[in-house]
Amino acid sequence: MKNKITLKELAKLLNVSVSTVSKALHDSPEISPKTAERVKELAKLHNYRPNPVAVNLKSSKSGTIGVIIPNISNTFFANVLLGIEARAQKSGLQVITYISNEKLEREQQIAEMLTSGFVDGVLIAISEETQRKKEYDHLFNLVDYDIPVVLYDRINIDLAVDKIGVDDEQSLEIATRLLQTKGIKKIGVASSIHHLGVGKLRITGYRNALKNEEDFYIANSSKPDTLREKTQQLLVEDKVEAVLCTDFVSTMMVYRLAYENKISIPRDLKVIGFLNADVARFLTPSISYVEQFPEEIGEEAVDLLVNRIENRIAGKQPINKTINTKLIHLESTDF
Amino acid sequence: MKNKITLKELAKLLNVSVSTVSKALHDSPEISPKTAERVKELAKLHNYRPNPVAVNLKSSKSGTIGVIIPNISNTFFANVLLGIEARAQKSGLQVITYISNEKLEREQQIAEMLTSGFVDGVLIAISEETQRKKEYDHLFNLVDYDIPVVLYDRINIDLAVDKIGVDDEQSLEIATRLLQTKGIKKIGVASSIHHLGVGKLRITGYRNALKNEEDFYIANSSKPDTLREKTQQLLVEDKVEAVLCTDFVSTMMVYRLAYENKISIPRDLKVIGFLNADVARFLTPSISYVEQFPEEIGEEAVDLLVNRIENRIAGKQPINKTINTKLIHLESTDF
DNA sequence: CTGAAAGCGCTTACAG
DNA sequence: CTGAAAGCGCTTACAG
Repeated sequence: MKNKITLKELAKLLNVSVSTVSKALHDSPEISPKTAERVKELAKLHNYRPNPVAVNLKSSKSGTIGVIIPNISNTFFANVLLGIEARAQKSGLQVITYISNEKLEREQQIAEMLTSGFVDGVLIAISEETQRKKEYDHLFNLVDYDIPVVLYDRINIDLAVDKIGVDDEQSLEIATRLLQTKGIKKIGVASSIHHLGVGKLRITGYRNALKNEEDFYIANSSKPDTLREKTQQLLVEDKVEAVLCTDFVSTMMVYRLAYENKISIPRDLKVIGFLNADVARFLTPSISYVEQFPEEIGEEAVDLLVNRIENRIAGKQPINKTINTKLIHLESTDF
Repeated sequence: MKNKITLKELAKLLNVSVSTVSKALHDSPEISPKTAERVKELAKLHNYRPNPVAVNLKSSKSGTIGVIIPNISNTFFANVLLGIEARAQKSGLQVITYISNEKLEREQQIAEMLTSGFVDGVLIAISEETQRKKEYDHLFNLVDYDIPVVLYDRINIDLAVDKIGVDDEQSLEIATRLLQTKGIKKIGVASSIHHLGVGKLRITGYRNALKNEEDFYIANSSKPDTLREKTQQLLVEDKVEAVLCTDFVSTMMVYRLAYENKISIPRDLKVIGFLNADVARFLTPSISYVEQFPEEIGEEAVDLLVNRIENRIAGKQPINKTINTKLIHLESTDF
C-alpha cells in the first residue's frame, strides 16, 4: 500500500513549512525557484495529489454537479448523460448521478439531500409524476438555497431557471409538412406519451401542420392494450397513409401492427418515429426518425450550469436554449 | 436566499458551544435532555444539515463511490447503473459516474484521478481497448493505493479483486442444447463481439454444446460489412435452422438479412439474441433472448464494494460472483 | 523568501 | 452535563 502523502508529511521531509509547500505547488511568486523545485520534485516522487475533500472545504465548493435523470434505460437520457459527463470532465467537475425513476417522491428526496451542499449545481429533467402532479416545491426549495439549477429536456414548468430543450413541437410539424408535400393526405399520429409535456408538444406540431380538426387521426394511450386498439383502428379502419410516432413504444406498436395486418412499409404506409439511431437503422425496414442530439443537450446543460456557478451571469434573466432536431430519412419513408 | 446555517451559528444562537450542539444532534448521552431538545428544535427550524464536505474531511471518507462505465448508450450498462444507484442510495453513498467510451486512455485518466481520493471505492467494467491491449497498470495502481475495486461484467482479467459477472458461457450453451432437444441440428452463431471477453465466452458456450468442429457455423466480425457477408452465407448458403446472436448488432443483422432473403422467422429460422427486454419484445416477430439482470449486477457490485470499504472482508480472498441469465422464449423460437 | 496563524465546518477525546 | 482544544488537509493573508 502506498499511503496517500499529505502536505504536512511532505513539509516534514523537506524541512520546510506546510505553507511553503502549498505555495510552491501553486507556483506562487513568493517562493524561491530553488525551493519550488525541491518541493515539486519530492511531490512528484511521492505522487502527491491534494486531498480534494480538504480543498473543497477550504473553497466552499464541492467540485461536483448533480444530475437527476428520470429514466436511465431510455437511451435519450443515457446519451444526455454522456454529453454531461464529457463536458463536466473538461471543466474539472465530478458528476453525481441520481435516478428518479419517474417518481416524484424520489425526486423530492434527492432535492432535499442536495440542499445540504453535496453539489455546486444541479441538472434536472423532472419526472413524469412530477409533471403530472405539478408539484414543484422541492425545486423551488433548491433555488431558494441558491443552488444553481438547469432544467433539461423536460422544461415546460414555471420555474425561473436556465433551460435547455428540444424543439419538440416543430419536429413533428416539419415531419407532417414534409409528408404533405409528397402528396400524402391522411396522416395519423400514435403516442403513448400524450399526457407528458414533450408528447403534447409533438402532437401540437402535428396539429399545427394539419390545421383542420377533421384531418386529425390520433391514437394515444399510455396503456399498451388501448394503444394497440386505437392504432389498429388508425391503420386498418381509417387506413392512414402515414403515421408519425411520438415515442419508442408507439413506434414499435405501429411496426408490429403493420406486420400483423400485412400492411407493407413503406409501400402502403410511411412511418416516422422517435427512437435512437441504433434501433432505427437496424429495424426492418429501417425507420425514418427524428434525431435529437441528446449529447449536445447534455453539453449545453453543463455550460449553462457552469456559467451560473461561476456567477458569470448572476442575476441575469434565465436563459432558454433549444437544440434543433433533424429528420433522418431511412426506408420507412421511401417514395 | 436561505443561507446554509452552520454549527457555529447554531451555537451562537443558543448560547452554547459548538461541541454541545454537535453532540446534541448526534444524540450523545453526554448531553442533557433539555439542551438536546433546544438544539434539535432550532436545528429543525433552520433546516440545519451538516456540511458533508466537512464531515468527510473529518472522517477521511468521501462518502462517494466511483463507477466507470464503458458505454452508457448500451442499455445493459445503463441498467447496471440503475442498480448501482439504487443500492448506493440505501447505503447513503453518492455515485460519481465516469464514462470511458471504451477507451483505454480515458480509463487511465479516470483511474489516475481516482487515486487522489475522490471516492471510497470504484466499480469498473473495463473498456474494450483495455481488454484488447491488456494494459492494466492503471488498475493495479488503484489497488496499490488501497482503493477498493470491484470489477463488474467484464471480469476476465488477472486482478485480485472482487468480481461480479454474468454466466456468459453457460447462457449460450444452454440455449444451444435447448434447440438441440427440439430436434434442430444446424445451429449457427453470429457475433460482432467475438474479440471481447464476453463474446468469446458466449461462443465457447455454443461450441461446448455442439462439440464437433464440423458442426460449427460461425459468422463473426466487428465490421458491419464483413459481418453482413458472413451472416448472409450462414443463412443462405449454409442454410442453418437456427442462429444464436451474441449481441445487439448481430441480432439485428440476422433479422435484417432474414427479411431481405425472405426467410421466415420462426418458420424457417429460429433466432435467439442478446438484447434488452424492451427491444426484444417489440420486434416483429418478437425475439427470444437471454435476459441478464443488469440491475442485480449493479446491486451486487455495490454490496461487494461496501463490504470491502467497511473492511468487513479485509484481507480475505477476492470474491467471485455470478448472476445467472435466463432464456426468455418469445416468437422467434416458436415451434 | 519563509513560516506561523487562522480558518473552512465538522467531530471527539479530554478536562472541568 | 458543558466547553475548550486538537485535528481532518488544505489555502492564504499577514508578519518577519
